[in-house]
Amino acid sequence: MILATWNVNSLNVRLPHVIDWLKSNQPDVLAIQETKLADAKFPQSAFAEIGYLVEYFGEKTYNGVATVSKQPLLNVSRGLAQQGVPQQCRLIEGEVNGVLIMNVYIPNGQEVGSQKYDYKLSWLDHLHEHINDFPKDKPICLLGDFNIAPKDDDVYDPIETRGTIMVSDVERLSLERFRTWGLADAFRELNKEPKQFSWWDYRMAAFRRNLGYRIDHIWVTEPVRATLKRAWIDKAPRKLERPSDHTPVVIEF
DNA sequence: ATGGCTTATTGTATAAGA
Repeated sequence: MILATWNVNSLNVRLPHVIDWLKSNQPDVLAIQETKLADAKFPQSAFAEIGYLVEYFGEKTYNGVATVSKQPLLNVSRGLAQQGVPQQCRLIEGEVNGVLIMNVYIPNGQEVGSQKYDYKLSWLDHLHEHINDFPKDKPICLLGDFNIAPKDDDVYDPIETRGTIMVSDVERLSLERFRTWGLADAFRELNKEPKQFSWWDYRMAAFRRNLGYRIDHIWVTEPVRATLKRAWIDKAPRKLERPSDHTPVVIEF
């Protein structure tokens, strides 16, 4: 199976890039984040025309996730239960070929110590509780925009960015709980070299200067990890005209 | 220096992203 994740930063704007990428790469599954589209406006037919099915969970302006697949996504579930907090469209999951595909758009958090930062940590707590409900020997792929660079090797300058959003110790410790539970960072299983990024700021010519972060991930349980064949970051879409600031991360197993 | 782009909005400045 080939699985990919890509934060497209508006599916409305990026639809041609996404369709071209699917046609060229033919993944079994593509998890999309930041569609920024209400479900009523989702361009389902564009995917159907190239032989793909898609399940989505979106809202106007912000957030929104969609899972594109060749085979139907089964037992689809949308959203993450959070008491007393309005739902944001950040999770859609379902099974393909017996593999649970958990597509997440983890909150950005804006700034360490802010209300949005607290929301990010709370959302991670709920996600951890959610994944705890599953057996660890089940094939699971938790993939999406995690908005956390797990290690210093995953950021362009660990000194300059130390303690800031996506890099702070508290965020990293929260993420490490998923590893402790039984998920492996599939990209890092097969690629040890530092400074392999999935996101570059639009500003400061960050892509040209490779001032990036590796914040888009595919974390997998042992049955998937044991059969991993390849894992890579496809930087080609980031070089297109009017690109998303994120680029696809892909695994084959 | 918290900017620098990009996207979306009952827009024409503001919010948010990361």
